[in-house]
Amino acid sequence: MNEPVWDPYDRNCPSRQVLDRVGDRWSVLVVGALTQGPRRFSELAKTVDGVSQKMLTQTLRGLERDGLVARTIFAQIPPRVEYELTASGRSLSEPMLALEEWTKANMPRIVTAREAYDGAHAPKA
Amino acid sequence: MNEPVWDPYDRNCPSRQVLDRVGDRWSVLVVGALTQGPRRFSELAKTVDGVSQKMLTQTLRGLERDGLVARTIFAQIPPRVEYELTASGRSLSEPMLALEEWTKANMPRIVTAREAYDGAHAPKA
DNA sequence: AAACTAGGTTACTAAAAGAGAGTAACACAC
DNA sequence: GTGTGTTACTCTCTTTTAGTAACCTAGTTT
Repeated sequence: MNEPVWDPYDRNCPSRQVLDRVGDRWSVLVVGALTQGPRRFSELAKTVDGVSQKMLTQTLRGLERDGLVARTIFAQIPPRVEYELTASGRSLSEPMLALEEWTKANMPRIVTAREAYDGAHAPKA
Repeated sequence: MNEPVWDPYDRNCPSRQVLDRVGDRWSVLVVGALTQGPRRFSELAKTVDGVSQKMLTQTLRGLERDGLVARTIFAQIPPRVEYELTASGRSLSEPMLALEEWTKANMPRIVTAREAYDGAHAPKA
């Protein structure tokens, strides 16, 4: 069995596209929000502050296409659509939450570094 | 001591910007490449297939500003510039490599899911 | 003296994201 | 039975961002 070697450093490898989406600002936040359990479209829009309807739709479609999120339509009259993580999506949420946690834990260091950098690089004496 | 609560789900929280960069296509690849050790600009450009000089410069400047990458200039005549991870950068590389590993490990599932999705959503009968 | 080197910067263009109005489909109030 | 409200989009338009390619520096080789 020839097991293909996935290499995201090669721009033509399919894994590059996957890494691109996995490392996408909205994907990280949407998957993070869905770790709390199933959510409907409007709930996600509210949780992920600043996301436009267009980008939320697009992100969810992409995640659905990759089998990370399941979409359930309830035939009701104001429409009701629920999104939830699949098993794949749940396994992805681990490294994604790790990123989120790293960010929160390292904010003080980063803020300090930014101030130092900006002070040194824009003296504008 | 009032410890601020960082919330990347709030679009105005500074942690949002950091998560944006941390979850950036080029940042993930550049940091991944630098886990192998210090690299010069041209080496990174070659390793991270498809990145333009502009985006590589921009990504490295951003990482440098956040204190994740250190930039060393050697005053030579063709110039020589080396980049390497700082301690912060090395701690970030853990969740980032986890993402990369997850991607590689889950490619078969994703490829299958994509084919199923595309087959179902573009029958073009 | 023309060409090459490494690590950029600049100008221009193409692609993507954001903003905001519009749509469907029916339930309910009036 | 006309009007309003609801949800999950979709379309159009404008602004941002990314990509492409040419240019720059300045000493070194041909």
